[in-house]
Amino acid sequence: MDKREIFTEISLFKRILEEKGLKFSKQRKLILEQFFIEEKHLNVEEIYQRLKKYNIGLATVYRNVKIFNNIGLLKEIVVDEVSYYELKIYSKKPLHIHFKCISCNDIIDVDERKIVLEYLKLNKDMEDRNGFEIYDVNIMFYGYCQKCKGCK
Amino acid sequence: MDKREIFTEISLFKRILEEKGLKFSKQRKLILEQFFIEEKHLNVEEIYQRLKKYNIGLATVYRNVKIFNNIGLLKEIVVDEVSYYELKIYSKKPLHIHFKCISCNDIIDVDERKIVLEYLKLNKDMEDRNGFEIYDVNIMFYGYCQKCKGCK
DNA sequence: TTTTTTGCAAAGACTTTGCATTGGA
DNA sequence: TCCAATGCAAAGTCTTTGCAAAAAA
Repeated sequence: MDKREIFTEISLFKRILEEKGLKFSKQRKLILEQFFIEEKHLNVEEIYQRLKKYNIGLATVYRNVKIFNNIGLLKEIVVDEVSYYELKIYSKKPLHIHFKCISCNDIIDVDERKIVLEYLKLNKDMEDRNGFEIYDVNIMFYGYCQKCKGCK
Repeated sequence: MDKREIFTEISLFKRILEEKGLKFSKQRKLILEQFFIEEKHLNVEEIYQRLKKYNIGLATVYRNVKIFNNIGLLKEIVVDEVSYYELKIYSKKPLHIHFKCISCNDIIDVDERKIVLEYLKLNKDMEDRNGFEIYDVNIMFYGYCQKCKGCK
C-alpha cells in the first residue's frame, strides 16, 4: 500500500471517528497508522513501544484499541492469552484462520478459498452431529512458517 | 465413572506423583478429584470455589494445576484469555476441537471421527499452500449448545 | 527426622480508572 | 470556547513468589 492509499484510508478513519462524535487526535492517528506501516497483528505493548518516543501514554493505547475495536475499526484476536488487533478492513472474511510461527512469533492470516470450503463442511458436521448452533469459530495453527522452516 | 474406577485413577495419579518425587498431599488429591466429579474443563477460580471450604489456598491451586500440566496429568487450554484444565487421559486425541456455549459457558470436547478427517484435509492444505510446517492446532467453535438452543 | 508443601501476605504483571491539564473542532 | 482526550498515578485484577509453619514419607 503506497503513501497515497494510506492517506486515503486514514482520512476515512477520521470521518468514521467524527461521525461517532470522537476526535481525531494526534495519538489516535499514530495508533491507526501503525497498522498500515506493518500490515500485521499488533498487541498493546508493540504499539506502545513504537509510539512512546512521541510521549504517548500506555493508558491511551489501551483506551483507544478498545474504542477502535468497539466501533469496528480494529478486530481483536486472542492468541496465547494476549490480545492482538488487526485492521477490520483486512478481516472481512467468512471466518478467521490464523497461523502463529513458534519461531518468529509472527501471526499470519490464512485466507485461502479452498481452506474456507473445507471449513464450511467441518462447520456443518459440527452442527448436525452435536446439535450445536454455531455463530463463530477460531482456528489457530501453530508451527514453523516458510521463512523459519529452514533454520530451526 | 463409578467410585471404584475413580479410586483406581486417583491411585494411579498418586503413583505418578511419587515417581516424580512429589508428595500426594490432601490438597493435590482434592484438586485432581474435581476433574472426576464433573468431567469437564475447569479453570483455577472454579477449582478454588469448590475447594475453599476445605481451607485450601488460591496459590496452592495455581501452583498445582501448573505442576500437573507440566508433568502431563492435566492439559491446559486457553479460551477467551482464561486457562482451563482437563484430565490428560481424556485428551489423547489426534487434535483438539472445543465448543464453547455462549449461553451457559460450558466448554465441550468435540471428538467425532468424521470431523477429525475433515480437519486432516484442512491441515494438509495449509501446509501445501502456505509452506508451513504445522505442529499443533486449536479449533474453537462458539455458539449455542443443544441444551441452550431452545431457550435463547 | 527430613524434605516438600501449604497458607498467607507481599510482590509482580497487566489493565483500567480518576482527575487535573491539554488539545481539537 | 467547550467538551473530549490525554498523561500520570493510583487502583484493580489476576498470578507468582518468599517464608515460616505444617504435613508427608
